[in-house]
Amino acid sequence: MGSLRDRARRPRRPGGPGRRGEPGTRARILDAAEELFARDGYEATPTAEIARLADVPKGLVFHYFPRKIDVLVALVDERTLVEESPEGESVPGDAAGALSRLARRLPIRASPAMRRILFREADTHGSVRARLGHLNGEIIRRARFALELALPGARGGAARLEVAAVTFAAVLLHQENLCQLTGHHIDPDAVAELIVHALA
Amino acid sequence: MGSLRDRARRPRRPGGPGRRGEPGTRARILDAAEELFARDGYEATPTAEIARLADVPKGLVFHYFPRKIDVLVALVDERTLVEESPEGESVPGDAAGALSRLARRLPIRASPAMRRILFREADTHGSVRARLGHLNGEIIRRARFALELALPGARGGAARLEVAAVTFAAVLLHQENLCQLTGHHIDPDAVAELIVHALA
Amino acid sequence: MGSLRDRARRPRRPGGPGRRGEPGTRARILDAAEELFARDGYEATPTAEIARLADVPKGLVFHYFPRKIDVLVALVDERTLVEESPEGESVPGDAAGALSRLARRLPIRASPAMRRILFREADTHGSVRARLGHLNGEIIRRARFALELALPGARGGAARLEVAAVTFAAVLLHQENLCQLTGHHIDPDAVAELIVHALA
Amino acid sequence: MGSLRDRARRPRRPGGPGRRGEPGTRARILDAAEELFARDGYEATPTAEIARLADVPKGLVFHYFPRKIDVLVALVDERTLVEESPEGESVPGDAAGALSRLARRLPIRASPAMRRILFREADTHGSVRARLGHLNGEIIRRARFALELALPGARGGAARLEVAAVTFAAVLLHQENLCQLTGHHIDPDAVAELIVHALA
DNA sequence: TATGAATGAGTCTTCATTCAT
DNA sequence: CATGAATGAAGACTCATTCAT
Repeated sequence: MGSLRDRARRPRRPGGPGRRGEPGTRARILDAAEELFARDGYEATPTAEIARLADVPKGLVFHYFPRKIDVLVALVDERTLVEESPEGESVPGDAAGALSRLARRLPIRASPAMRRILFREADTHGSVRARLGHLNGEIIRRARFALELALPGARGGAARLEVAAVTFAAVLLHQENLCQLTGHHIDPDAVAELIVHALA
Repeated sequence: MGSLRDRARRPRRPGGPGRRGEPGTRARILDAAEELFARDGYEATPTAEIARLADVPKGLVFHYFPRKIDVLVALVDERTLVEESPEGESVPGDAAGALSRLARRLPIRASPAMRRILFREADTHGSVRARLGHLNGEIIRRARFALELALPGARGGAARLEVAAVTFAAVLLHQENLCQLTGHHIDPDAVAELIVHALA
Repeated sequence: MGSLRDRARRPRRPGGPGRRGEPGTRARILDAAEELFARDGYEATPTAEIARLADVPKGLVFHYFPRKIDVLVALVDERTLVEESPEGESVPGDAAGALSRLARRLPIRASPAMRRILFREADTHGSVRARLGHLNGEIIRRARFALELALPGARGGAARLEVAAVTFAAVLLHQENLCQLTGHHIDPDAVAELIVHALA
Repeated sequence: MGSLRDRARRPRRPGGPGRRGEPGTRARILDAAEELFARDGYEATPTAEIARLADVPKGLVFHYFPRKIDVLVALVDERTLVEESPEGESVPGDAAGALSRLARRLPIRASPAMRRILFREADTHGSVRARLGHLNGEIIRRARFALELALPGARGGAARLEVAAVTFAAVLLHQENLCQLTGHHIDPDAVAELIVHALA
């Protein structure tokens, strides 16, 4: 671990992004927090550890984020962008393909680490929960839209179509979340095909 | 002594103060831990709080559970019983009904609190994760069995049937876990019907 | 100051008051706090310093007093006893003598250090302020009682007598408080005589 | 940057942003400190809070006052003017009136806030203590002078007159200081009358 | 077994002060 | 002069764990 005080401070390149007001300092703190929260969880990550990994003094973390929770909130606010349905992305007539594409690219712009954080801290912190709920809603909306477009007169009507959309969203989120823990894997394409069969 | 909050000690049944092996001491500790872990999370629950709610002295918790983590492990070991598939529970011919019954009674004997704990602490503690994986596997097995029994010659064969089982398990676990957070609700019966349609 | 960790812990005499549950531990903490609060003020005294002077580990302070302010409150509650007027202490006919006696022994059982604390922390902490107000009231009551007893028909009546009592109380408290700071000294006996003259 | 609470910067008068030596910057810092020290105490007031209330950047406080204590010292030095006895203010023959006037206007030019600061921080900081002592001395001097002028041949001689002056000063300072805390009120006019009676 | 005082490493947070720009 | 990011020593308080009784 090294004795105290001999932490080799990464030399800041003068004139580069390593000087005062360095635009990357705050980002480095968030980078570190993202990595650590994802690996160890929010509660189990000391702010001092964040500072160490970000290579900034302990106090600076609190300069940017007055309380520890603010780091988490900033992370969720700034690094998980739930993409609002950009319509017209689906091609009429190919429901299974549209669902597959949705599975392959969830409407969330976030690193794998941020996704872990989103799922893990959801039930302890309101703002994280809200973001996750938003994501879930967006996935459902897109799945529903894809199915409506491809299967206009699906048997069972709107109700069954809604169930199909919700089911697909559940599978996708379950895969992102618990499958990584339980070791079970799901092939979203197969699920997409199954669902389309049910509606066709 | 007065400086600490007085704790209204629940009067011990006459017959001896804290009789030898008083039945229930250990159980009361687990009761308290279950409630607190579910509400606040494992990390955020101090052992002292467990002792207080259980109405036992702090030191006694460590008599029964040398380390804090042992409380969680005991909880998972003793209070989440994944029921191994008792075969023959399904009635041939009614796949949707069998899935509905599975949804209504997951093959896990555990309080709602224990279920929360199982999901929330899964990625921090191996033994919890293993139990959750076990549960997932069992649900899949039962769903598969129900479908096999009811739809012997399902179109698409064993592969599609497996996908259906896995999908149904995902929906059930997703409902237990994230639905409570995101506020979205799923009707398992409708999903069961959807899936059966896909295979019929 | 000595390197860390070599603090010569005063050896606890086994069998004496130095064993577990030692009745003096809490008292030693209060002793230390009393000395330090009086010398440096409440805000300027770290809890760690209290622990050091009391020769107990830092954490133990918080075992007895969950928050730092509780130490101050306990000190005021337990170590400043305002003595309720024990009547019949005054001898009719000797007002000046009674006031002198009051000056010589204020109706408060507290060390000089506690008195300093009482005055210094009064305006920051409600419970201290209340105690000081109580003391002030008691002094006034006694002074009034002494004057009533000795000068039944004082000219000016009850109103002037009240003014005299309040004035005397002011002098006594001022002497306890600011005189120590400003370096001015007051002879309470002379003030007593002055007041009696005014009423005679 | 957004993570810190936005501070509504009072718009600087057009004519240059923060003009050179903008009159008032230093004064605004002292204004803010005066308000905060009086309300919360010196120790409990962070310099950052002073800067915020003064609406100046944190670093600027240290430009004008290299150390925090210098703010307090400047406040006491510049905002508490103990008025040296301007003689001849008293009218011979009316001692009680002179004392009353003294009570109504203490020989100190300072806001109520500064008076609080003077009393509260007296025993922690030498320069404050000195100023308070000076004030006390001046009050005594004036009271003595008023009494001498009005009661040339007071019974009891110079000694008793001195006691009277000191008593009156004690009452005035006690009223300024502790009476505000204990809730007891004193009517200085009545005390003045009492004292004059004692000497008449 | 039972008890709660004892222990001290660790955690979040605050804050005076510096200093490059 | 002006600015606010940077610094790190302290501070209050927490808490798992031990242990004498």
